Amino acid sequence: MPDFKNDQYGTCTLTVERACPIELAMHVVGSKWKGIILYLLSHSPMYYNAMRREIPGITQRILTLQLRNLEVDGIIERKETNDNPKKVLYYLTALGEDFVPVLKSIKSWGNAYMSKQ
Amino acid sequence: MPDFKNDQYGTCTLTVERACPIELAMHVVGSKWKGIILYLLSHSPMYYNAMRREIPGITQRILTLQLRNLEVDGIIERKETNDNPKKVLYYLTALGEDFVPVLKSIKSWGNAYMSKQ
DNA sequence: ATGGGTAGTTACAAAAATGTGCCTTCTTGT
DNA sequence: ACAAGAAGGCACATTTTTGTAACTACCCAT
Repeated sequence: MPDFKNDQYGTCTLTVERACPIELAMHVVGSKWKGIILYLLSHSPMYYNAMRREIPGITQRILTLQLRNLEVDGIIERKETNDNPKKVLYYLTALGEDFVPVLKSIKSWGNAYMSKQ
Repeated sequence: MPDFKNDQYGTCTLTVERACPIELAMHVVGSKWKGIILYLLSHSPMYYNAMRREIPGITQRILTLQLRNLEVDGIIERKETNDNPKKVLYYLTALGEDFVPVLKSIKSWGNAYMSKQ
């Protein structure tokens, strides 16, 4: 068994319940929509309906669901403005910002992948 | 709408059917087991049953399924040896190797994430 | 008072991913 | 002859994720 505790990647116990950082990260961001949502937010904070318009095909239910998940997981934050009517702004937390370079490398790999098909 | 065709990340059309590199990449590698499988293979090629032993909780059916998917997607290759009894070696393709740094950044983010919980 | 924008919710349905348990075929070692 | 390792396959069940359609409530401008 390779040494998951002390190799160049850091720690990976492979024990269940998200004790493996890769499995955990995949769980936190690896869904159909979260990548795109985080990508949008990596450019700037956004209001709910703006995001909805930017993501073709997503429904309100799913968008709200994903946003809630990301919020609970500490990747984004949700802030209601004092405007009338009230608006809701979503933006990355520090943890979310840390994920941006990861997203960037995922994206460039995805592009390379596409160009080889 | 942000310019997905020409920003610092490259191309992201956001049109369906995996025309978005992030969505595509997530689809190719973002499942419960693929991250771990690729992580193992990033260290060295491996035989089927060896992988099975290394991944606690995975079943034969699921492992085979994931390996087939990764193979079809061009991330890994499958090679039967001439041994008796026949063994099957799995290893990363060039595309798979390209994914290793991505995996590495995902992993280090995952570790940071875990330490903040 | 009507339409349109804000940000959702609800009940239900379908699809996708993962899991369970057992069976197979080949081969080598005892 | 029999067990055990290698690499799966098959039928079925469950869980998780996504989707559909309609509905709410608030506010603003015409």
